[in-house]
Amino acid sequence: MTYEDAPEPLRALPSRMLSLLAMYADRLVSEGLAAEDARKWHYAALVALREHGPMSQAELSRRTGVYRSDMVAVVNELEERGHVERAPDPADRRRNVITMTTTGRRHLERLDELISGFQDDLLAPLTGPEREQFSALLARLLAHHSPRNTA
Amino acid sequence: MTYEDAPEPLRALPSRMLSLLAMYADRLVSEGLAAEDARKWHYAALVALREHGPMSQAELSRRTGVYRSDMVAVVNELEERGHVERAPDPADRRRNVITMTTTGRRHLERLDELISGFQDDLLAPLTGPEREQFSALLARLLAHHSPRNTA
DNA sequence: GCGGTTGCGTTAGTGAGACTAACGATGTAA
DNA sequence: TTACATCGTTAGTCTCACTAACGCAACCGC
Repeated sequence: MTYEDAPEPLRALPSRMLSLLAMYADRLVSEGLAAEDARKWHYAALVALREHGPMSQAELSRRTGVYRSDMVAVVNELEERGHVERAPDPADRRRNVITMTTTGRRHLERLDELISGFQDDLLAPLTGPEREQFSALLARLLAHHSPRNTA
Repeated sequence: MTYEDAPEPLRALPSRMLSLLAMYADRLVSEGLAAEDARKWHYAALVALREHGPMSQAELSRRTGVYRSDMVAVVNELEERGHVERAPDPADRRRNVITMTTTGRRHLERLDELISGFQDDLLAPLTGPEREQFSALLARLLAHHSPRNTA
C-alpha cells in the first residue's frame, strides 16, 4: 500500500504499476482463499487435476509452475484436508499418483466461485469490453515473454 | 517460468496473468539494475530526491512505499556508493536529512535510461497505442485499489 | 514546568514465495 | 552393466512485504 505521493515519473512506470497491482491482486486472492483454508497453489493443483485427471507430483508441478520441491507441501496440505489422495504408482515406483477426491471436487467448485469473484473485484473499475482488452493485452505480453515463445 | 501447459481456466485468470507478468517485469528490472550495482528501491529513492529535494528517511519511505524499517538499508547502500549523504537534521534531531550527491545525480540519469529500456522490453509486443492503453488501464485499476481512492 | 502522545531511525524477526542443491530410489538406454 | 535421467523429498538461500519494539526527540494540553 502507501505510495500516495509517488513522484510522477515513478508512478507512471508500467513495470511499477504492474508490481503494485499484482501485489494487490495476490493479497486479494490469498486472503480470500484463507477464509476457506486454502492457498492459491491448492487451487492451481486442483484445477490441473480436474482438467487432466490423476497425475504424478512432477507433472502437477510442471502444469502449475510450482517447483516440485514446493509441490510436496501443497500435496501434503491437500491430502490433510482430504481433497486429494496420494498413492504410489504401481507402473512406476518413483511416482506418486495424485487423485482428486469427491470432497476435493466440491471444494474446488467453491473455490471457483470465490476466485471468479476476486476477478470481478480486481477489474471492478473497468467496463466489460475494457476487461476483455486488459486480459487480452496481458495474455499477449505473457505469451511474448514466456519461455515457450521467447526461445 | 514454466506454466507451459497451464490448464486454460487457470491461464486466463487476470489475477494469475498479472502475477506472472509482474514477476517477469520485476526480474527484468532487478537483473538489469544489478548490472549497475543498483536495486529498484535505490531508483525509487533517488527519483523522490530529485523530484522533491532533500528529505528525511521517513518522508522518503512515505513517498516510495518502502517501509521505513527497510529504508534504513536502502539509504545505507546509497550512502556506501556515494549517491546520497545522510546528516542529522539540526532543526529536528530525530530526523536524518538525506541529500543526493552529484555522483548520485549522474547515477540516476544512467538508471533512467536503463529503466526506460526495460519498459520497452516489457511492452515490446504491443503497438504504441496499445502501450498507452495498457498503461491507462493499469493506472485506473491502481487508482481504484489504492488506499487514497478506496477510502 | 510536566505527562502523554506521536514521529523518528534502527534492529530484529515473521511468513511467503521463488529458486537451487543434493539425496536415495527407481526407471531407461547405450 | 554402466551411465544417465526422473521422481519425491529435505534442506537451505534470498528477497519482499510487513510487524513489533526500542530509545530518543518533539509536540500538545495543561
